[in-house]
Amino acid sequence: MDTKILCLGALTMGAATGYEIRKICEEGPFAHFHASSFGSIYPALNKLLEEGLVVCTQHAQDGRPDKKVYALTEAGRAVFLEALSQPLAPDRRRSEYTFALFFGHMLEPGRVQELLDSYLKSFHTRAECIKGVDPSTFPPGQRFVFGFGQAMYHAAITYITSHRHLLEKEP
Amino acid sequence: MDTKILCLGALTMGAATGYEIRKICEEGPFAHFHASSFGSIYPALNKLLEEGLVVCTQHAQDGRPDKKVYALTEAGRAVFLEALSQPLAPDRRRSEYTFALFFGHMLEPGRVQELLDSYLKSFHTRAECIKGVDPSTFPPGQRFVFGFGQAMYHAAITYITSHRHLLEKEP
DNA sequence: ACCGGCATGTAACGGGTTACATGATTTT
DNA sequence: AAAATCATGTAACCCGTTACATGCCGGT
Repeated sequence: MDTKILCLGALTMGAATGYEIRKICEEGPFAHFHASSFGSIYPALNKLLEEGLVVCTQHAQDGRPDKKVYALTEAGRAVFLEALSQPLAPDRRRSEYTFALFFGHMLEPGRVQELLDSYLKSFHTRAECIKGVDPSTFPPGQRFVFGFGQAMYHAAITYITSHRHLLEKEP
Repeated sequence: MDTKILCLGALTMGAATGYEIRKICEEGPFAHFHASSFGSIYPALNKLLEEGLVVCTQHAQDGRPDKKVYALTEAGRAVFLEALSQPLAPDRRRSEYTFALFFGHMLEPGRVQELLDSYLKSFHTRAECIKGVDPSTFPPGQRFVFGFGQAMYHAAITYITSHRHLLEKEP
């Protein structure tokens, strides 16, 4: 499940530019489960174009590079659906925060608090980010996933708040 | 926070072979937040050895490669603690399941059920895996992290179980 | 005046996974 | 008899991030 499939997925929601797809991946919904950046998105779109899985209409703009709006072709949609019917890789998570907290007893108390505070803040930020969307306009899959993300962030906040004392010994 | 730091962290819990470190990373505690495999662990250990951050005592075995037991040096411990005091990267998650479910309305109902079932199963398996450890023997950081993992897996199971109907329309 | 947003793309670099290579012993 | 476990390591490959390159427009 690489960046190409990611782009095809983004395009099922409507035509978009590479710039817009990057926003979906870095700030929008995909940020929560499949982040991706410029360096991989632009090349992926060009490859998809070569393969005929997307088409591109160019819109001239003054003073800026042409805006290239990509849209899914029938072949592209087929490839996307095919990819979703393949066996899926298990979830992968990489958390430097969890890693550091695992060794909390070796750190200075101030550092532990710092970590807990900024970790909590990151979950709050992400939860906020989801709250901003109006769920009624989305298909059920997307509603399910947004709710899932929110549930996870909530659970993290609740756990950290109620168990941080395990790591913080007061003086 | 690369594989080298990961290995140093593993070695703070006691001397170990590359093989044992891999187990910690693929089946043990680190699997939940920082998986890593042979191909990165062995080279990392060799680099650490060159840099004097670990030492290695070789134990001859018959019929097998020598067992190389690595242990942390003072310098290694210092580098590890230094790494934990650096700014940490935000959590990164990659979930093909979530991605696929996001497009649930485009999939066959059977496939959606399949996905939900195996996703649930994966969380159950992971939660089980944590339950197997006796928390009383661990330092607070590790207890905190185990509890955190369990809380997250629980939250996932609860959410999916109670919201899967959003994606499953009965006939 | 300066910063952030729009808009595209390339190149270098780093990092990790996968597969390959070897082989005995224990469990099923 | 086959498969899993112990035990190490290398090499090729894939992929993605980061930095670089360019440049205008609108807001502060």
